[in-house]
Amino acid sequence: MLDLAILGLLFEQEMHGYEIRRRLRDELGLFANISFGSLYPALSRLERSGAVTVAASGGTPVAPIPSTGSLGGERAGLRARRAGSTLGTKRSRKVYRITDEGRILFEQLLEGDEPAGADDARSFGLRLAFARHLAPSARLALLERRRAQLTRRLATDLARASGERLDVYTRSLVEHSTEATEHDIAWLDRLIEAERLRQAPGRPLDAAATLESTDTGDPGDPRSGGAMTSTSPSGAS
Amino acid sequence: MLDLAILGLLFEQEMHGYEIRRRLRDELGLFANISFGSLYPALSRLERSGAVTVAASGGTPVAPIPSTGSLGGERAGLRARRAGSTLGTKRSRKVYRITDEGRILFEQLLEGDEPAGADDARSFGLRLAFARHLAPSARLALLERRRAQLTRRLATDLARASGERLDVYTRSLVEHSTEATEHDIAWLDRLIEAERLRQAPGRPLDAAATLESTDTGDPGDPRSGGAMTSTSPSGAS
DNA sequence: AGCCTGATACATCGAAATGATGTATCGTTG
DNA sequence: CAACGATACATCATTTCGATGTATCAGGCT
Repeated sequence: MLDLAILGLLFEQEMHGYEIRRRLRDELGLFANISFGSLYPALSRLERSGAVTVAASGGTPVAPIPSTGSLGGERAGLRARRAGSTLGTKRSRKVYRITDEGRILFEQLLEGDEPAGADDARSFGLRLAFARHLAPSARLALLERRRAQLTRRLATDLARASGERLDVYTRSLVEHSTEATEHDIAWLDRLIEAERLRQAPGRPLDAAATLESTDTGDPGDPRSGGAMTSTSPSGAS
Repeated sequence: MLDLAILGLLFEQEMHGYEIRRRLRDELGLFANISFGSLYPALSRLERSGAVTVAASGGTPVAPIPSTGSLGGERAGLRARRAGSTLGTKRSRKVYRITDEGRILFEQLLEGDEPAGADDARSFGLRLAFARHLAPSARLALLERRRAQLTRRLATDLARASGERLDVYTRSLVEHSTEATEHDIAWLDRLIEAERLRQAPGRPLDAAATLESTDTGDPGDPRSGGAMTSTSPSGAS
């Protein structure tokens, strides 16, 4: 999950860890303040697997002395500055760059299913934020998949809620969640519509012709009636 | 987080691990299918700390709970019936019961702040689901706290979004998130209003008199204008 | 009768994420 | 010029997750 986000940012341009964190917060909005304990291990993981490379900056072109205990890595920068030359000492920082292998991985992750596990909303939001890197058909598939997921949730939620006696607060929570899910589905419908138009331009009034333009291997379009009253995990804010 | 949910269920009646999981899924709606890898360690934790005790079953007359049809579980009854004689061997399952200490812990957790960490929505939803166990003033404080939190998010989100050039998809995501947050705030306002009325009954039209009835130590009522257009993590489904 | 599936029930594993804390450098401000 | 906050990397214990493993038993199918 995090890997996808990191690769997505590095896809555009190289940057160092701290800035990745900043962008995740300020730009994507997902991952409000990702922890360093998640970020750095993730970067190490990606480096080990060859998806990114470190082009460490700092005054000196790295080669950073692994020998010593080296708790605070990068004394190198300090040493270089102290050694005299005024060049851009900054503070040594590792600049990460995506590799070709990493680009392939990125597209795999972006297209991949990642079934509705724990926090599906974030996972979908992340993919949508990078949707511009997807092929039109894959983009449409992403939206449809999400829609089906929400519809499914609405259905199971409906199975509960109705019939169970809940106290006032839980009831309200459940109803609000349902509304939120319905709202989400409506939004998705608008996105899907816009996407269809974008992919079939020119003839906005020819209904029959649209059939061949969408080659997407999506299942039989689960667009059926959602219903009301149910519960759902997220969106319960 | 999970501890609170478990204690909340056990507060009502004792039950075994598997049923806790089932109720978390079917009743609360939060924690869609909590993992056993979370549940059992959490139960062990709570037992070690003395918040719950195990009244291990294994055929012995485990408090019947006859009322529920109880789809799952309760082979015990069947088994015992079949064996005619007592001590159904059943399949051993541990029945957890909350202790007095556990009840205190529950109320502490329920009232506690748990700052807007990773997934604030779930945390709030969980507390709301158990809001009936809270004192009226604490209940109101919970709602106000949540409202302030969402308002804050709306504000910081606004700082971005406007001014940044985002691609179509990210833009849409951001706008939808903002709408969702506004929707949530409106919902909270309704809840708060209802709560105020519930706590100050009798004189629904006397405006000046309501001041003294709410002793809540809440801060200066952060009810100010929210705004539009921003991004936020959750709700981006 | 025998077998297989699926639900119930508890347990443990490795991988991941989190929050906290630590170390270090730099720029700004009072 | 010293305190402070932002930048930057790193590691820690704890939690959670997903997967997998072990059992028991009911009910369906052949």
